[in-house]
Amino acid sequence: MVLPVRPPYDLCRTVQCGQAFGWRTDNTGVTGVFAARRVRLAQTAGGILVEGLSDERDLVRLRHYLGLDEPLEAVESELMRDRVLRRILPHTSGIALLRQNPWECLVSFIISAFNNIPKIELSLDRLTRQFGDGVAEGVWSFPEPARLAGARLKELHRCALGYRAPYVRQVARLMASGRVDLSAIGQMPFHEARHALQALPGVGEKVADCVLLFAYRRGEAFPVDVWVKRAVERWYFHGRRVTARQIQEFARSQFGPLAGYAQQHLFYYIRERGNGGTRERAPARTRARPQSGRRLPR
DNA sequence: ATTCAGGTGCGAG
DNA sequence: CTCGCACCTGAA
Repeated sequence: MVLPVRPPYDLCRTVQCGQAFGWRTDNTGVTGVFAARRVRLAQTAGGILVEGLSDERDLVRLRHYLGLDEPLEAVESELMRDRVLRRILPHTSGIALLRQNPWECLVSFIISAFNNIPKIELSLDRLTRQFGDGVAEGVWSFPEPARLAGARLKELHRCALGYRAPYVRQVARLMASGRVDLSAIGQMPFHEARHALQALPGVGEKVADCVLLFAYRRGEAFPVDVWVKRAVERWYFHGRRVTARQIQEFARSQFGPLAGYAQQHLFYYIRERGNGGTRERAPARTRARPQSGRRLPR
């Protein structure tokens, strides 16, 4: 089965740019679990080749999840008006925003706090095997809130969650008891939803923004992690240290509803380049100035 | 052995 | 309200 795509959509970049932890890539494509199936995806000239999914409804869901209908060309042409992104985009073009399951996304990013990517993947994998339902040979669904709510802390610690274990269980209990409703949060206005998410244990500004962006697809969200902070300081603030608050304000005024896309390109680029931690210059040879770039329209 | 990693919750000024 | 600090734990 093939799902049609329009350029500049890039499957590998989309699933590798850090918004989801469940996909594994190799030479031939990406594999992961979707709709309780082990699926394999590969991007070809004709579109996204899908193996492992037969139900038409699941294919529609996959299409939706992958963001295949986004007007990426228009988005990127807007982003090209920014002096920094104009240099970066040739290396990052095609990143789409996924529409992940909010619960899985929330747990994933609670676990991501002060952690590293291999261990985040390890924890999520163990969590899924320990508490998810075996839906096929070697395939587990992501555990439901009720399942994690009833877990022993000791069991959770076996997933190498460390000090995040109680956060995960507390959040699971809030969901399982109905005290918090993620779909209701998804209906709220941006700042209200953000506030509701931040009220959860283990969820601060950054994790809340990740859920808003990667699950609810709120384009205004601009998650500021250490990498994005570094990128923005280096390329938009002449290398000066600024607070996360200042970065948020900058992103909102500079990118408006496309802030989330901008974040993805900055994040992907500074990490892809490797040693983003050192004093490497701006992409290519121009140095961006905060005031000189034209603002993107709201 | 020591260090580092996609933040958050706390207490103190 | 801003600022500094501790923090589970696997991997290099």
